[in-house]
Amino acid sequence: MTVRRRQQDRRAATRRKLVAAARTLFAQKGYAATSTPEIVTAAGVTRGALYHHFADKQALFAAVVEEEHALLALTIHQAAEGGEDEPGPVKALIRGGDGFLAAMQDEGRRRMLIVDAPAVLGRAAVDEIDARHGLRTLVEGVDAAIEAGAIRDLPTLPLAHLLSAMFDRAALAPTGEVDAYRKVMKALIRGLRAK
Amino acid sequence: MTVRRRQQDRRAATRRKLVAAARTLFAQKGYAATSTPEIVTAAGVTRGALYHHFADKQALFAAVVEEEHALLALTIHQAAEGGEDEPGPVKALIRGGDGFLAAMQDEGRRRMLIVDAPAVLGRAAVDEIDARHGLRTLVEGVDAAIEAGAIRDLPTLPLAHLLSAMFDRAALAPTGEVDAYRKVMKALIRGLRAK
DNA sequence: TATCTTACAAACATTCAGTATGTTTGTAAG
DNA sequence: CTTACAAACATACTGAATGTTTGTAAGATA
Repeated sequence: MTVRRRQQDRRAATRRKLVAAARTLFAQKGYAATSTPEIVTAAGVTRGALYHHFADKQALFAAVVEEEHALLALTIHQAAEGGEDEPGPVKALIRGGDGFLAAMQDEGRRRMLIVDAPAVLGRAAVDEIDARHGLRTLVEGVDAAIEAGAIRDLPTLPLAHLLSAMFDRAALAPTGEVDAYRKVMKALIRGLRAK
Repeated sequence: MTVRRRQQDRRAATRRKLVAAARTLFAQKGYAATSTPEIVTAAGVTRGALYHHFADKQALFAAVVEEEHALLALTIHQAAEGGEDEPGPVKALIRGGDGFLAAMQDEGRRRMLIVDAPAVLGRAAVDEIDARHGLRTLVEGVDAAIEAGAIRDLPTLPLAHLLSAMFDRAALAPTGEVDAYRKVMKALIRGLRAK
């Protein structure tokens, strides 16, 4: 009740430093090639602090991934707000996808979220995280499109997952080719229009 | 020139033992959780042999992945030969996909090829391997379909990559839901038909 | 047969993850 | 203000794992 502020602040501060340093290093060199001594040095604390705040290296990575997913979702959401012309549900899907691809132009982000996370945390755990962020909005978008009769009536979740998989791969494409991928994905989505 | 047989045989034999033992363990427990002492014990050799044949643990894993990809391609090819009724190019794509999904019902294979390989070897290396096996036939199939005017004219390689990404994700779906994924993918591919 | 190379085995050095223990800082009560 | 305690760290230690180096025996070559 009383001012237990100082301590909480301190705690939150070192936690932030740890996550920030970890995010930088994981993004640069990948999970396996990043050691905990390295992380704590960059964060300006000791390994004691790390293991006080997180159960193990994986838990720290999970925290980073969680935060990164949240940031990503935020960025996409902001991008989607851009054109306030209330687009049709299919257009909205495509626009959201473009936002995703734009937000994924960060090499480190790609590495952490798409390449490392499934191997380190397991697909199930990653799916759970994704379900709370990016995938959730995708599912809503797909649902809206089906509801509006804009695309064929298909199982929502599998479709969303497949679209998500395509977006992931497109994000990993060589920088110059991303646009070709975008075009193909547009065609694939357009092909879903209800006849 | 002369009979250098004995030595080559010996070399090949221990190499096979190493790759076989590694494949079993990597499939069961994943790359990170499998130690080299474990592998060589299972193979009945010492770590000296391992590091004589492979530069490091990654190189051994790469050999396993390479072999697994070749096996996978073989299995799919055999499955595709099944119906000798010369299907149309779109049907051939779908049939090939079904063969892939069937061949991917092995948990260890999924883990190694889809989850671990990109993280351990990097996406670029995995793409190179894939380009020599599964992806190559996919590209040919897509090319044939476009050539025949069965589907819209789109950049071949990106389309093949996107399809591959969807098949990968479908393979990772909970066992019971794989069929729903198949249906959706069929719809997506059918949506590509030239109008 | 003598020499040289290949294929391995065994011992070694380094590093790292996780744990256990110690110390400091803050907080609440008497 | 001081005592008592708990939370937030820091330091020291342990076991294991990777890659390297050195040693050795079997086969190939001259």
